[in-house]
Amino acid sequence: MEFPEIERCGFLCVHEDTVKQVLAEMPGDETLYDLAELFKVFGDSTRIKILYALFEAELCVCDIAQLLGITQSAVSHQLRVLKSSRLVKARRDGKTVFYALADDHVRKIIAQGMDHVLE
Amino acid sequence: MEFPEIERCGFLCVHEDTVKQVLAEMPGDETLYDLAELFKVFGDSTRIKILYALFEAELCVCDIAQLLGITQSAVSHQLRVLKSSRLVKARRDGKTVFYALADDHVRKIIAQGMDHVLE
DNA sequence: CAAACATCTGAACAACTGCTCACATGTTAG
DNA sequence: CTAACATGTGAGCAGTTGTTCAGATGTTTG
Repeated sequence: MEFPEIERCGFLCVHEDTVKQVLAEMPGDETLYDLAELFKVFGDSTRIKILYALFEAELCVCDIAQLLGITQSAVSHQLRVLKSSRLVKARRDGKTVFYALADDHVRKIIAQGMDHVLE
Repeated sequence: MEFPEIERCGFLCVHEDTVKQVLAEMPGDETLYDLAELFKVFGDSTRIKILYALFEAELCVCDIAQLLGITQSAVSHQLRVLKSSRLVKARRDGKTVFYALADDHVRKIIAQGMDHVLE
């Protein structure tokens, strides 16, 4: 990110140095965009429920649909989103496709969020 | 959440016990909704940038706007969202309002997300 | 009080999201 | 191969979201 050229308001509230430091340590726009995209994936009740359902065990699409009381199609659409964000992984066994959490990050991120919600 | 009554697909992929356990340990719908709402707040580039800008120091609205190169109005709207989710806190000093991260949860949640993005 | 300044807010609009529906794909059993 | 089943996918639609614009609120100074 480039340092802004104009000061419309009279002063930089803290020290200009601090502000420059903030800018220096701020990740690039692309990274911040990716980060927002990641959280966006967690930002939907249906997807959160799916992830929670997979906390204990891997499940097939149909079971998730029943578990959450939503359409199989809706689940499939959301699993696609979750998979492309590498939050879940798929394993095919015959006609059935089993989904599971991709790694422990998912658990940790959700746990941190839950801490805030329950606080 | 109530246990689903009908099985459209022939079997519960793992053990029925496991599925029941998942349901038993799954937080209530309200909690899951709140959790999704929280992540939704993180799921926007502008808000993520604002939070990151506040990582090092408290800043006033005008400075944030300059720092990120966006309208003061847009910043104000987003700060409102961040504040009502208790992610930032405000402190008034004369005409100026300083914003800062509400607590360490915010840092931790973002850090966890960043881990996943950079992985 | 009036003027200047920083911030907040409501309305309106364009862009995006998640669901449903219909159908496509892929796999197994007969 | 065909039928049955589990899952995947594209189009369309209703609801939501973030921005801009104009103006309101609140604070300090003179």
